Amino acid sequence: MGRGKIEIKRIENTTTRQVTFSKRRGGLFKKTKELSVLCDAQIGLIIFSSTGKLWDWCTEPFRMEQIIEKYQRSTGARILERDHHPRETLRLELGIQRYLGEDMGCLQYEDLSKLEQELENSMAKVRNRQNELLQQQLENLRRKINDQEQRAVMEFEKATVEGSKAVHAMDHHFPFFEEQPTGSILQLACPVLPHLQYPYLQLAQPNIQDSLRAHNHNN
Amino acid sequence: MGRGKIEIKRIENTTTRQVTFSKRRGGLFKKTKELSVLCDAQIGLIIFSSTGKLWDWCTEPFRMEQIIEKYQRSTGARILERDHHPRETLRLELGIQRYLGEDMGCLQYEDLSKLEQELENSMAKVRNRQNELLQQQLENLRRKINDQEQRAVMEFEKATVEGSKAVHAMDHHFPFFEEQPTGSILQLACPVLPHLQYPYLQLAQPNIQDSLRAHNHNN
DNA sequence: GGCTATGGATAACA
DNA sequence: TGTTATCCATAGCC
Repeated sequence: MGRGKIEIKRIENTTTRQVTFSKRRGGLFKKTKELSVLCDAQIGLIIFSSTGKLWDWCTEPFRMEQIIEKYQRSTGARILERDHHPRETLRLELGIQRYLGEDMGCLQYEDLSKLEQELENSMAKVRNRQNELLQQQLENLRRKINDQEQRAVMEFEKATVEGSKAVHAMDHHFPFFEEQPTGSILQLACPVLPHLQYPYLQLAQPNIQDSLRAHNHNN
Repeated sequence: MGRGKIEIKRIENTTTRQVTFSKRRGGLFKKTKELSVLCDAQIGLIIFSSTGKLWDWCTEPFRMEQIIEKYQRSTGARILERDHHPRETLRLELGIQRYLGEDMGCLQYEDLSKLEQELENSMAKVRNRQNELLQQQLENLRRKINDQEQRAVMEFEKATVEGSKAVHAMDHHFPFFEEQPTGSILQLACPVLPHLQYPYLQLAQPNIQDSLRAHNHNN
């Protein structure tokens, strides 16, 4: 190595140790990545310097957590959780609580605005998805009716002697979508959409709401 | 390297790959140990071969679990426990996902309606809470101004000989809330309320929306 | 961080 | 697994 071989023991000179750490760390990461790619291996490497600074790498597209979990499964090692189960569960449950509009006592006005925005985004997504589903059902039904019409026309033509005149009459038996485009679909599949049934925003104090609206318009 | 450099990409020939894995793994462990000793670093290395076999090493006298726990503390990484925990956590995380309007592909129309209703309820609660906060701030400010007025009156009475006449005049110096009841509060603490700035519900297909509204009114 | 001489890692072959 | 010709990581120095 370099200008002569060195003995493998702790380097006492701090500067030299830090330089060597920097260089060899780079080399080690390079070798690690090469091994991972060349041999299709899944690798996780964790390095704490003597000062406690962390350097880590793991095979993409995995995350270190996944490597560690796999390690646990392979060895049966038990990792102590940073916060143990109850707390973690609590955290997630509180997360849900947020979206249920519960336990808001500790939130500032800004937090509430952010939360409100999130709920609004979520609601928009949900409604878009509802719309997509409606569209699909509409399309399906339209195709179905079209097929039926086609079939009826064919049957009619087959059953009558004066074909051309009869078909003309049929045109007036299937104006279904032109007159009531969505009625039948709604009866098929759609519950009432609640957000169309009542005025959307009912703040508790209309006067405040009005003041705010006025304020916004003045801004 | 060896008899010529090689491109760093997966070695397709199985035998060659295994040989290379064996040799380079050894080399990597050696380098890892050297770095650990030379630079007094605490290192954990986990390698899964492409066949899933585990190879690991960590700085003595530590055990891998300790390195991993330290890693958790450093990064805040969340390692799932081997057994009961994962499912529970997943369930909760999915629960949150619902309220973020993500991953709705598997939901039926009825599910979406229910979710929408929940979001709507949550939003109402959030907005009520916002209002409560506004009310409180308003109340606080009102009290503050009132105190100031009281103090001013007292000072004024103290400073003048003809007390009664002066107090009467003061009445017209604090008509603050009667004229602009909320303006000052908004400047103090309130971001703009987004839901008052744009029409609330913007469905992607207005025509469908209209059909639905018509339908609801007919019901 | 860059340079350079040198020992070491290792790809190909056996 | 062992050997060997190459290429490279890197120690010491700037």
